[in-house]
Amino acid sequence: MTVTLKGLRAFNTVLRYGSFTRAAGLLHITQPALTVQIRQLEAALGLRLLDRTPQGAEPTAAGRELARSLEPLLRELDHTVSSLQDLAARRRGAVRLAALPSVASGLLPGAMARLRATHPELRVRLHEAVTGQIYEMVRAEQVDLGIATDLAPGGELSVDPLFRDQILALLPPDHALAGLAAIPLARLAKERLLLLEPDSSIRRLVDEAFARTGRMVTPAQEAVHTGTLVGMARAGLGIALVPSTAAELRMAPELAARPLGPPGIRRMVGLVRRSGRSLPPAAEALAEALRAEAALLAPSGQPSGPPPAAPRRTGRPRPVPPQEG
Amino acid sequence: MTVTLKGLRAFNTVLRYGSFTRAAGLLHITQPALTVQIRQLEAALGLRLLDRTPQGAEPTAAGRELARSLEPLLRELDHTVSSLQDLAARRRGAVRLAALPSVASGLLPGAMARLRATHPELRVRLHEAVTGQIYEMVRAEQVDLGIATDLAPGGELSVDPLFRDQILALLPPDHALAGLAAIPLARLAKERLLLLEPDSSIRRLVDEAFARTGRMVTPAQEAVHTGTLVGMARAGLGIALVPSTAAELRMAPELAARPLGPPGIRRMVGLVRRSGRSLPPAAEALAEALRAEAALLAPSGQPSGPPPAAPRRTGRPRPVPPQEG
DNA sequence: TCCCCCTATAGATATTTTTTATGACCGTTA
DNA sequence: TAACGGTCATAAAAAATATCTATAGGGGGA
Repeated sequence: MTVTLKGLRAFNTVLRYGSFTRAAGLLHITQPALTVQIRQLEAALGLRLLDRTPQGAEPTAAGRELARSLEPLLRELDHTVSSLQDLAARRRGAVRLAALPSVASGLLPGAMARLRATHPELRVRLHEAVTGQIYEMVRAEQVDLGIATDLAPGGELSVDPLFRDQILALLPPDHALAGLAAIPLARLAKERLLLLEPDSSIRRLVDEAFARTGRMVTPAQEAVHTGTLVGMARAGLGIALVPSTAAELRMAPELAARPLGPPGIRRMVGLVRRSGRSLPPAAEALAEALRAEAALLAPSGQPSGPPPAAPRRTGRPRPVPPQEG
Repeated sequence: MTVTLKGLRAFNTVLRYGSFTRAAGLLHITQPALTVQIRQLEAALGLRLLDRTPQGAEPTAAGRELARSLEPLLRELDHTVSSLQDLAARRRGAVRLAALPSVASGLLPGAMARLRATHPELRVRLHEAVTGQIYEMVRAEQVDLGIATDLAPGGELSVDPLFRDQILALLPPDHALAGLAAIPLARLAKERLLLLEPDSSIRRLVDEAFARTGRMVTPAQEAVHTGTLVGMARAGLGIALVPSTAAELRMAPELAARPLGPPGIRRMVGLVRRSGRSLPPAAEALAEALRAEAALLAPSGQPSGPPPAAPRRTGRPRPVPPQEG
């Protein structure tokens, strides 16, 4: 004989309604079943909790004592349960997210709008960082989820692909290279280059690509933020190499954006998570929103899209070229 | 799918030991049974609580949140249960008792000694009162148990017989009536009588007995306490009529104690309780002790004992005569 | 590669719970 | 006073549930 939650709830109900029969109705069981449950609870405690009378049931002193402790206990348990169910239903919760700056400005806002539409109560706590830091934050459980370049970290981490990104060169429309649909690395090497700092994964990809052509890169200028590079490019300080999904590209509609290569410089951006660990429901919801948003960018899987439109010598706004060339 | 105490305890155990297998051992079930229980709890909440790894199990964020609320809840529930079990085992509890003064001085002390021997933690809160008040206190639940004359109150109250009592006349050994083994009421009517106040059930019995012989009683003196009557009798103020079980009789070993009648004046003293209601365990224990003590007074049921020993004209202490003549 | 540690699954078996049907008791009403 | 409508208790059958045994599958360390 052991104390069960069902038994305690049954007792509480009988106590409140003063009758086995009525309580049984409310509990959606028959009166004999309830009688048995109460008997088992009494046996477990070794005490008579209710005195049965022809008019119903009323608590003994022990029953009243139990009820006094029990009611707050049940209330608190129910609160705990429903609070967890809120978590499960995404009515509550915060996602701790670490994301690349390019994603934070590009893909993320749309995903967050999507998330707000479906789960208005969820909050996102965003940390902008570079890929290595993102990996580390996910590993250390400082965040629930990361969005970073897929470097196949293995071990504790796994990366689910989200979208492909390519590096674009941002240059004045009247620049000699702007006439090309894609700019070979060899031609770029002689130009004044505006690059991100060496700890970003974009910069690493650029360095590696140049290394493969046997060249060292010596940037004319480095910056931490893509926006800074774009601003410098607009000021005519050189050619900026920036990820195609960065929203900062829209800051410079008057500049020409050209893919590199062939071969181009591409990377896979994905969701970084602890492998074998489940995501909190809120993080799961954000991940879904991110995947949905990413699907809009590259609707048909991993397409080999067309090269950018030929540059027109106008200052009119131009759509950002598709991400996948 | 519903949240059960078993499931919550299972979860708590897995969390503490970080392994389904080890937790299952501690819970005395097999690992598959535990797996099923945890799965059901997770289904009830709609949440994954534990991430299963090849090294064991560790909590998700939701699991940690549950554990935080759960542990104090389980602790408090266990405390409540064991506290009630203490009550059941008579390791805790107080009896609220209302008793006649004659019982309080006569039968009760022995019963309380008995109670202390078997259940040293129990306390008795004693209220001395006359029968009518005792009935009223039991009815109003001011006390758990009463000891009073059985007047067959019916209704909400029931009286379990405890012992039979008779009225004794207490008189100087050299008094003319002391030579009789039993004193007829008719002879008493001419004496100076020392009686309890009219609200006592003893007095009522005496009045009724005299009424049946066609006489009115006019006491020489009335008192609230038996001890007072005994003192007056010792001082030669008259003949005291007192219940045979009152310990105050021992105050006057030099006086002769004689039954009345025939017919004698008898009453049944019993345990008064609310009918159909169970006694608290502590009260049950006291009731047992009282019954055991009463059995000592009248070992063989309701015997018709011998008349009191013929009075001897000495001042030596004499045992109180048996209650049932 | 093997072995040992994890957990999950499936089917058979126990166990427990619930229902149905009935009885006994009390107070009220006709 | 007999019948009725309410109470809870009981017992046997049926249903639901929990548990065990046996086995599978995965990962880490020797």
